[in-house]
Amino acid sequence: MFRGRFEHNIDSKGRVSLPAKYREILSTNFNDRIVITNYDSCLIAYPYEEWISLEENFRDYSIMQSEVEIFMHYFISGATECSLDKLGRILIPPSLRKHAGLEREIIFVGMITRIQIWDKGRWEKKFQEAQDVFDQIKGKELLAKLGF
Amino acid sequence: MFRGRFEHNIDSKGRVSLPAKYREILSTNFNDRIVITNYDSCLIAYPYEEWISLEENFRDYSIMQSEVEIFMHYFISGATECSLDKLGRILIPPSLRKHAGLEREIIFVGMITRIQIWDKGRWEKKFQEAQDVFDQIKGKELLAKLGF
DNA sequence: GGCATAAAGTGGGATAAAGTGGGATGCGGT
DNA sequence: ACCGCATCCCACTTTATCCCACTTTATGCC
Repeated sequence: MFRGRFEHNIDSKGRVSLPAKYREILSTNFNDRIVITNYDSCLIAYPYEEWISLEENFRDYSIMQSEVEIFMHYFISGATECSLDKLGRILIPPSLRKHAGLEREIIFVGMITRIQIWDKGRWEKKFQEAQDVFDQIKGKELLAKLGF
Repeated sequence: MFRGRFEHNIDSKGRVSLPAKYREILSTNFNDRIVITNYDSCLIAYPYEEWISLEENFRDYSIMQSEVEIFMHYFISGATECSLDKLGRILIPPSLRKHAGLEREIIFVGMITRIQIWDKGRWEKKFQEAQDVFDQIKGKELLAKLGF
């Protein structure tokens, strides 16, 4: 599954190559298709099949339920299938690029079942925060539960 | 199904091209016909067949039930079939355009089984609200139910 | 270690597709 | 007939996709 971080560059046409390790996972376990959407101050990429199963959960809800509508507005409205070109690059649509503040240097972050995509600057801040918080919760229950 | 958001422009004749991705879904899964009606401060577009099945739900209700009448006045009365021209554009009738405040820059918002159509300014406000709400409900039940 | 080879990532030109704009045509209503 | 409006058709601009070449990094072998 997805792990590790990789720093890549977006070129002038908005393309960026997906890390080879992720590509391999996508082609062996999934169907080489990914869906990307906005999340917090970064983006999340799902293997297509995983995304579809999330989407299925929404079919049965009426958008008249405002919570569901809000959720759709946030999550579904961003979701875009980004196909890989022959060299394994994806094209991230402008609206998503803008949302996550992606300019040139971006970081792919493996999150087991999905991939986060960060602007390098934002990521470094986030990582620092994570480290600070981690120092505080070291030795706490949750970590033990997770096997650490 | 419909997902992702797309920014397009209405031209001087009131035409706007439907996003290619939506068009593809319409032509493979449906019959290239859509029905648009007013909803809140935006518009909703349904594949023709989907709309018909909604309409069916009303057949058995008497308009003597005032809630049903209200609903019809609001929802059904706005509904207009908008045909695509050869280049995949639709013509949104003036009354609907006015309802949703559509001037020039509009946003198509995929909502799985239907499409919302927003004025850009209104959408940005709505999206911001959605993001704020989302930040608050992170980790809550609903999200877990929906598979996040 | 250092060289050869392969793989991964980057960049740019050519082509195709999508979106935009406007003139010409045809139809209905007055 | 005339006006308004929708439709059709064509042209242009922008964006996405494909294809090939180059640079850099990783891998294997002596």
